[in-house]
Amino acid sequence: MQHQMEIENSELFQILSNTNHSFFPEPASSTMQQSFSGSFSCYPFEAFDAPPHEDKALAALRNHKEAEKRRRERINSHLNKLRTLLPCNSKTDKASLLAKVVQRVKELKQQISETTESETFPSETDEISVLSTTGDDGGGDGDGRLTLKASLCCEDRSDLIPDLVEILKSLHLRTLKAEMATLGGRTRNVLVVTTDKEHGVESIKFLHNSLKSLLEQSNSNAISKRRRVLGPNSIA
Amino acid sequence: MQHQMEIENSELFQILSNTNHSFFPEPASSTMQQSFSGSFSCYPFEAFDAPPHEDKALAALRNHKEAEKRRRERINSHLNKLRTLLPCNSKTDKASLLAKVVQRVKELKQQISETTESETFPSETDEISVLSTTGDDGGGDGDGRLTLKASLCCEDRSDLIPDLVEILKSLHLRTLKAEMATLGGRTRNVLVVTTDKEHGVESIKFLHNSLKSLLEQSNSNAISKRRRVLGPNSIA
DNA sequence: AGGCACACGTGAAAC
DNA sequence: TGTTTCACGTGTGCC
Repeated sequence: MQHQMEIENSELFQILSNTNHSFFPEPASSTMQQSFSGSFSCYPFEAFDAPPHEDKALAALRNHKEAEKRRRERINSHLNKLRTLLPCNSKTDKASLLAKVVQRVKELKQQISETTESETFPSETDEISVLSTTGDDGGGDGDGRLTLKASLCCEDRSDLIPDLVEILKSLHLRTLKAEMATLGGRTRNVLVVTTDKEHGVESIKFLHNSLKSLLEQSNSNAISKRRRVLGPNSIA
Repeated sequence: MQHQMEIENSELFQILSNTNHSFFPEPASSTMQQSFSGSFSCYPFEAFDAPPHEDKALAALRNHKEAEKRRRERINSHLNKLRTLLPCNSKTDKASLLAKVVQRVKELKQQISETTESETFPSETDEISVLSTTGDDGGGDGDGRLTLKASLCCEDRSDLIPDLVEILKSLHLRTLKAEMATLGGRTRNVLVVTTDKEHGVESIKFLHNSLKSLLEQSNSNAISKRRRVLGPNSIA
């Protein structure tokens, strides 16, 4: 703690020299919140010998002050840009804003991965799966909605697609992604959907049942009725 | 500016009272960067009458100091959380970090909308379109890759899908989304793909030509050869 | 009053 | 070397 005397001298020096007023012609209308305007005629150190290159030190201090102001403005401008990108007004706290940003980035990344990382290979067996891909690690935001990934693998019967669309519409499911691949006469459809605000969990069972009956209808009409096996991913 | 005298008095008061050292038993090893430890025996105002409830004011000051520290820690913790969510190490600047966050949020939102907001209605005419959906307004990040939205509308011939997949694979295009809808015996496929790091712009033409030959092959084999019109969106 | 949030200027450390 | 970034304590305005 040998530098405390330096600090003390520096602060006292600024008080004595009345920096902003006497030396630097800064705009007088600026927000000078911490400047001094009173006179110090009673101060005992009024006339003191000028240290060598004290103006250098003052200039450096002024540069430092302005650079710091620029840095603050840069950070705040980015913060304001973030305010426009998020559902939030301009009066939200800096900390709350950053919390919202963290949550939003997590949500977006999860949604991207849900709509992207589905590898679709039609298998030899008929399969239905409805998986709830809940973000389990960090967020726990839980705004009522749920993201489901439904997979349907069966004979290549493209006329089933309209029925599938009807199912989604009747369950009020919004389709984030619909992927379809055919291989050797078989097809796999992967649907990534978000549920309604309220009926999140029930949608899983309903969707699964609807897909099941769709698959049965498909097989009853299909030309080849060889394979009719439910895969291991299916939910009872 | 009638409050400047108050500020001056306040600061002088702290200098005189030597706050952190005399009154508050804070841990001596803490980072007391702006405290004073020198003696002020030469100061003319050494003995002054104690203001009423000055300890209250000092306690308030201490509360203020600690609250501000808590606020800083809250903000910095969110900032560090963001550091883990982005491709950046822990030594990136606060401002640069926020700039990256802004850019990333924009990218993610754009990617989401690209893979989501495609409305797929099969039309009566055969159509090919390959559109480059470049984020034109703010970012200009341009890391070489390009996001294309390819649309193919033709007779419902689901056996064309494998050829389509082959085309994408040969052009090194990564599929972000593949959407397919059928209506009245016709189908429309919308593919959202990202190009390779290098061959971004050429992929547009190549993809368009490949889809064109695919469509011609489809029509030459199709049962009904009624419609064979290229839509207005087609390139070259 | 009193808590909360912000901007400011400044010392210190890194490069 | 000076430039840049950070944490800190503080003044001030707004509930």
